[in-house]
Amino acid sequence: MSKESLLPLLMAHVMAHGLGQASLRPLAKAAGTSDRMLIYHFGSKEALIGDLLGHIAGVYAAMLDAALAAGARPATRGELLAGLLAQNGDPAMQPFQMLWWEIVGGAARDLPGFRGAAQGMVGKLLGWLEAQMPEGDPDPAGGARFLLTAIEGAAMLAAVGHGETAQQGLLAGGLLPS
Amino acid sequence: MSKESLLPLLMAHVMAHGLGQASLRPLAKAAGTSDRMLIYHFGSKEALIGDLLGHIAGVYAAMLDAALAAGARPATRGELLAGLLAQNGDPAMQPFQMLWWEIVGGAARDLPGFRGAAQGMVGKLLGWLEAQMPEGDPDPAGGARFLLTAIEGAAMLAAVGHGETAQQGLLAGGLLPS
DNA sequence: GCGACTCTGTAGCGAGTGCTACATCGGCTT
DNA sequence: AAGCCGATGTAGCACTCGCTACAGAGTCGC
Repeated sequence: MSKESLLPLLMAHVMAHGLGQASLRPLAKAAGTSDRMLIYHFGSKEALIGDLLGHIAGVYAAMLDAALAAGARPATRGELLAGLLAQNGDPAMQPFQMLWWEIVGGAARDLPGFRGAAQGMVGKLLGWLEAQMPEGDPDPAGGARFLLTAIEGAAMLAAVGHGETAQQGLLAGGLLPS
Repeated sequence: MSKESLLPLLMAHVMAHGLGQASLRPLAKAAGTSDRMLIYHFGSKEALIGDLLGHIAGVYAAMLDAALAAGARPATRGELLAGLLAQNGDPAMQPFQMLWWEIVGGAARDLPGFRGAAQGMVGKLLGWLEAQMPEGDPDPAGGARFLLTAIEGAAMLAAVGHGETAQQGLLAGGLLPS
């Protein structure tokens, strides 16, 4: 049982139960080890969380890479945005979303490791968005930043039960094809 | 020492130290009582957090009401958005922002009381935005929802250190006066 | 004065926290 | 075979957690 083989199991547990409530003994049980061994491998809980956040960011980056290699570029900004909203709303993404907001909270409070992980994930998403911008878009860099802001706003509103409000806003702003 | 007189002190402590880390004894010390008394007044920690979230939402609503009564309506959507971004970036607002992301995280995980509080606060902000929309705006309701989405997206990006990215996006989207 | 009631301080419970001391086991080199 | 070193189990430490039992203090109506 190496560090690397533990991280996916730890990530699964954290996705299901939350990052804030994660304590060593439940984490260890989920990974099939003991708290003793987690400390042995990672040195401290803080270091474990740091490594775990890095691992999560890596998984997220790999997911985006796979999506980029697989998907066809959408023809308009509206199509791109609609696709992203649909993916964010997918129930399968919900555990990831819950984890994401916890990471944002940690970043806002500048807990060690959180800001870096969050920044990396957003940066990766921004790069992916730039690559996905429609061919011939007049300002792919700015447009990607614009869409990123809109998507994250919509995701936050959806998280607090105002998903429809975001939908209406993006429609009214002309970002979504009606 | 009644429930109502305790809530502002509890809120201050939570703003400074976070909601997730709040435990009864430090909370009680901050409010000048004992954990014993907190349980006596609120019944349980869960109920305390619920009441506290309600109180926070109320304070937020009162802040918006005061701002609405005091301020002059901006002339354009861009001005309105710029003013909001400036206010969100104000260091004095940072404790509130940190608390907000924790509330969003709780709402995403559907912890008791969090979703309701978050929903109420966003609803209040939306109403305030509608009232603040420039006179003669062709679609105040839709425009307010659009601005709300943009603002929240920008706030999230700022929380993870991508504030400049959001700024560039809103500029590229034509939402901010250049 | 006296009982009833609300409020509050002290002490403590059982569970869980991160982490450590110590012993052990197995495979490695020499 | 001897010794060494990384990996792991057991037990436990000092502490915090939410919460409670009990006793007292103050105040009210009677």
